[in-house]
Amino acid sequence: MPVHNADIAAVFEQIADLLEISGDNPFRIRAYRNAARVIGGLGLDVAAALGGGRGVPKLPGIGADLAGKLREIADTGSCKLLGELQRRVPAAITELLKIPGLGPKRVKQLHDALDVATVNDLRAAVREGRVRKLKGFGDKTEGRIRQALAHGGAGGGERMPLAVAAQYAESLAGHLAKARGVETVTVAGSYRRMRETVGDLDILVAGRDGGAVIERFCGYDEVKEVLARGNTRAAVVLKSGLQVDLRLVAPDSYGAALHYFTGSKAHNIAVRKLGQAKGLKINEYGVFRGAKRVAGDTEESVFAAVGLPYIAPELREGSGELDAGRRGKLPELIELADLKGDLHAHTKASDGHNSIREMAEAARGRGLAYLAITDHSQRLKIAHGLDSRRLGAQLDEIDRINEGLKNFAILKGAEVDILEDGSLDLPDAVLERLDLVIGAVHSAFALPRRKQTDRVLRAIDRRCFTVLAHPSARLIGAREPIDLDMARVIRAARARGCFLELNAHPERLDLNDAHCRMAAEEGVLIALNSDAHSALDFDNLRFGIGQARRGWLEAKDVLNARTLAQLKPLLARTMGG
DNA sequence: GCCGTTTTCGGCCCGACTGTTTTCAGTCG
Repeated sequence: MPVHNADIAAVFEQIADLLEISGDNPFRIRAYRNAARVIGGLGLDVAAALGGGRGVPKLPGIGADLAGKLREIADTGSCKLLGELQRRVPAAITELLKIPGLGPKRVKQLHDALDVATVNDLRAAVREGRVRKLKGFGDKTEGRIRQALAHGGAGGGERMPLAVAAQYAESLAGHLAKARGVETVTVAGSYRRMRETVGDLDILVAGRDGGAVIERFCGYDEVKEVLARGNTRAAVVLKSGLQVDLRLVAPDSYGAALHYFTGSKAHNIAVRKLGQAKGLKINEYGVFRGAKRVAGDTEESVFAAVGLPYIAPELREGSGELDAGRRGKLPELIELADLKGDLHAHTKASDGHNSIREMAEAARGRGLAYLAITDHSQRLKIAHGLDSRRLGAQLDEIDRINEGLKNFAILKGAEVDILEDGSLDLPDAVLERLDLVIGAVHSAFALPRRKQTDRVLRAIDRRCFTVLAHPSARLIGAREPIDLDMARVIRAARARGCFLELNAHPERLDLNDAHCRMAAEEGVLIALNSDAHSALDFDNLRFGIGQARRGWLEAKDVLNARTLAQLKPLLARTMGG
């Protein structure tokens, strides 16, 4: 069984949980959690990188000891420390940490005093009224646990796709903006960092009448339950199940608060450490030297206080952005307005909802100058995929429509299935008539790594191949990514002069951020495409831009940030057979 | 367990809210 970054991260997380319940040194626990985050967010496949007997690459927060454990997990899939901890503490007990209100101390107490080791044990203890008798527990705490258990065991914890959360966030922010004394409302947190999913919403309000804002927040129509309610903070659960935290600050603390609540945790800790080294204390109210407030009106002032330029929210993950900032090496991130065209869209010929002309006009309405029509190929029966004859007819139609278009070009393409053996789902004769061939995996998702990678590489090898669409084939929250050696795919793409897609559909956002960064570092251009199935879907490009920025992409890294004139020679290498 | 433009040892981010407390621990973000 190959060991991937996610497996290694899971072992480190498990160790951290068990150490925490054992009451171990909190900083040691933090080191394991930090390592899990670093490994989990890494583009490079660690186990594969160690394969050739090479040393563990130097990673932030991973010293000699953790590097040793990294190698051990890569080799064996687990590590001795985890085994020892599991003999001391029942492994299932970490499930209890997911219950809101239960942390390591209380879980340990439940275990030591009541012999509770599983969610079912806890259920029984609650039913028999034993929990409320424990020191430090009470009727309310037991009631909260009972309620959490009734709501389907451990924690709600499901993350929501960014695009879904955006609908709740934008209407709630609009609602709050109407409260008395409000100056600014910003949705901060992972939402502002444009993470592909969010666990909750953090809304920051700058204003002068806290009571009115908290009142309006807790009284919002969509609120199902108020979890906490103070003078400067409140938390609710919406009917959709989404948790929303509200924070209130005075307008002159707005910059410091916005920085603080945008996070991530790792980024904040790193910034505060920098501040500490300069004798500064940084919190959500400002930057302080002793009792004197020296910055905090704006985010820029907070960064400046610790000697950094402004760092865009999408970069604030504690993955090298502080270092890059200090050295003046921050990327000039791509923006929506940089896109000149879109290279992946469907029409009602396959599974889209609009005609070629309607799609082109919608794209032009967004300020784009070109659009590739890329309907599905014949194998995808469910999507009414096109065979050679139907595709040929579509190409003739595109020629006719193009003749009547001013300042806009429709490119001829197809989203061709990469079959299980790596061959393409349409014959060369018709593919050679296209401006670009987008290849995609839509079947045999479960192939083992070697076979899956060879399959994709074989497709990329074809001269006519242009763009690898949604390379991991994942659907966020619904389908795991295929097991692909992305480093090999990226190297092959570079060698063949073809491109990888960042599919902007909110369920895909594929490539992910780490792989975008990896591709750009290797010099492989990214095609940032909507995969629009209707004229409305071009709206999704903004989520793709968010992901691209998280992947440190600049306009120069993106294929369709080029004008049509610049694009054509890049496609020509693969065009026309 | 990590790390070093004060440090190879002694630090390690900071504050709000809740519940069970007579002054604070635990949890959360």
